[in-house]
Amino acid sequence: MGKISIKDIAKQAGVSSATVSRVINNNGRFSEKTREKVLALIEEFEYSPNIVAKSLRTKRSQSIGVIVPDISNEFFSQVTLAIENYCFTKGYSVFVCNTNEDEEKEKLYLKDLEAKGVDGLIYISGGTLDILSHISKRKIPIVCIDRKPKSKDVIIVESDNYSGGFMATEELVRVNCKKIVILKDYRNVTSAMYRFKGYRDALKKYGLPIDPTLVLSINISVNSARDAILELIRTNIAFDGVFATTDWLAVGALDALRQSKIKVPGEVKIVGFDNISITEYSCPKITTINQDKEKIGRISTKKLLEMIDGGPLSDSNEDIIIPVQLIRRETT
Amino acid sequence: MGKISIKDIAKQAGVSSATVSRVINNNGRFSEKTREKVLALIEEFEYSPNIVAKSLRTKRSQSIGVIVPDISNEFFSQVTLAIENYCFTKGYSVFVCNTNEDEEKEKLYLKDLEAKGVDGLIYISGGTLDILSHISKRKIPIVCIDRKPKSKDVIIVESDNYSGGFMATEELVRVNCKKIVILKDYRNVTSAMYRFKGYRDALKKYGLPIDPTLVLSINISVNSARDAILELIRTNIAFDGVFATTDWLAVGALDALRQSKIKVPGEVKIVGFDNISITEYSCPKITTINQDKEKIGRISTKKLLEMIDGGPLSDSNEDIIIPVQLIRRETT
DNA sequence: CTGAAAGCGCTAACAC
DNA sequence: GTGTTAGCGCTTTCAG
Repeated sequence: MGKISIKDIAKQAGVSSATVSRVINNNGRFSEKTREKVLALIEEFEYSPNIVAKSLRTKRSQSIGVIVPDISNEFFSQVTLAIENYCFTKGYSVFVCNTNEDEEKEKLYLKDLEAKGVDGLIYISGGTLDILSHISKRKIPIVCIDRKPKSKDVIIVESDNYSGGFMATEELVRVNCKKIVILKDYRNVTSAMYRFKGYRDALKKYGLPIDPTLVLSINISVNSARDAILELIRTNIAFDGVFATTDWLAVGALDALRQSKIKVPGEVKIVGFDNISITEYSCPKITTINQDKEKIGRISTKKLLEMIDGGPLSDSNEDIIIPVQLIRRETT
Repeated sequence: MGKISIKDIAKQAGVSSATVSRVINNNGRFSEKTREKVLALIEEFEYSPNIVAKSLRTKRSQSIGVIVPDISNEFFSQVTLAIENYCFTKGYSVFVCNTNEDEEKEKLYLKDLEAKGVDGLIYISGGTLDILSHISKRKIPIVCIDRKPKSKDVIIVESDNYSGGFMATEELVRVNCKKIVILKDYRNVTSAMYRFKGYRDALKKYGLPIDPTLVLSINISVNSARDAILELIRTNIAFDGVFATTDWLAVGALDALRQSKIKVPGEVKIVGFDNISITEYSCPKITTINQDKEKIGRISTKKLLEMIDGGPLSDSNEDIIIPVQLIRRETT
């Protein structure tokens, strides 16, 4: 016997499959009596509707795709977790797609997800690919986290990166840093750019010069950060503070400093960004800017689901900015 | 215009949709000439087949589900990453499902994934729920990572937990520990049990007694570990080594010790388990047992896909054991 | 309140 | 080599 279908239930109940469908979806036009009978049968036979068939008919799959650079990075996994949790409460499932920052893979996924009929897409950060032009005409709702596509058909959710960058730098100034290095993504991704802008404006506010030799545009990895700081030390460029635009970069900087026997926070102070758990268990513990990952995930998903079944957009199509907080620990 | 379908392509090409289907799936029985024409049209119209329809017809969705306790835990996210990477190369997508160790949620997901027609399931670790009885008759292939269901219809992939436990304990003995605490999951999950067994056997081998007051069965969290060790200290129970059966537990232990001004590795040594990145950036850096997360994910997926389209099982239905390694760092 | 019938887009017999 | 047809399991007019 293949799996039991709506027809089997209908037959048992002595009604048509249309009626069964109606009670399942609560579409009215059935008597209380049939309802009970059908529901009982469904229970008894442990029937559950074939969603694939349903999707084909309704063009709704009850699933979304999440495109993420690397799920093994805690920031992304936390956001993804929040997305998934919210989706679950609404009966949606989520396809998780790692791109490893590979645009080719990104494109392939885009196509595949569309073919699989996802109802929406959440894009977390990552590259510079112009997504919209790769999504086919028949537009599917998209929300972007930390990435600003050209189009205006897309909702953006992001942390207040500018303020974060400002606060981080300000904290360094507060503890008397005069020569503050910034470690940032070498690509022009929006989040990095805003954090950088915050850094510059904070420096300006406190009358500190912006020294290009202290602006380190690098690969986003522990090793690159370590190497960059090591290089700075080797070439005798003086600095007394580091604003690492992600916590992993802060970890790399810390490592370089320890290796070079430079005291933190004694001689050099550090502020990170993200507030992932490593900052709490490294030593010294890293002062950082908290991103509210749970909220980012939840709000994004909420908006996406609204777009999916609320049609265009409920209210304003404004970007959504999630506040950040300075978490003061031991590196400042 | 709704999305373009196989019929449109067929019409344009002046052939039937069956033929188009054949060339798409390379099922033979078409001329080279039609092939070219069809392919060109597909290109031109950017046609891509509707996988939902295909699934309905073929009972294959080209997607699998991964059920995981908590994706924000690095061990799980690394395994999941490996799964997803392998799947991608085979054209499969993966639904990631967090259960938060909640059996109710697990059951719900099981049902939902089945309804969505996943071709297979990978279960990572977690609870004690008897999955098989919750998967409907029409059995779908399953592989379990670190969890041993009753049935024999399922493939198990797991690290060599026994050896890991043994090696960890042996390392502690090597550095002269005599009173070795073990921090373990209070639930009878298979991985914890094997690690515990390794611990006991190593103790036995070196003629050390097994002291029940040093066997701490706790919740799997940094805080519980910290509290458990703090309590030990408070009650003056002597110990000079800790085998933490996960790295996060090791972090908790380390924290408790630091808080209590007990030197690590001077007075107490620690060995963790998993080898997640925190062990490399905590201080002191944590000696641990490496689990090959990439391999665990890859092998599991490989086996699953074999089950999916190889029918029952290619070769032996044996459990698959992935070797572990001791990574010596600074806590021993 | 209920049923019949069409059809979502695709594949798989089967016939030619 | 190619077309015709039926049907996967469901929802949704439309009639009654």
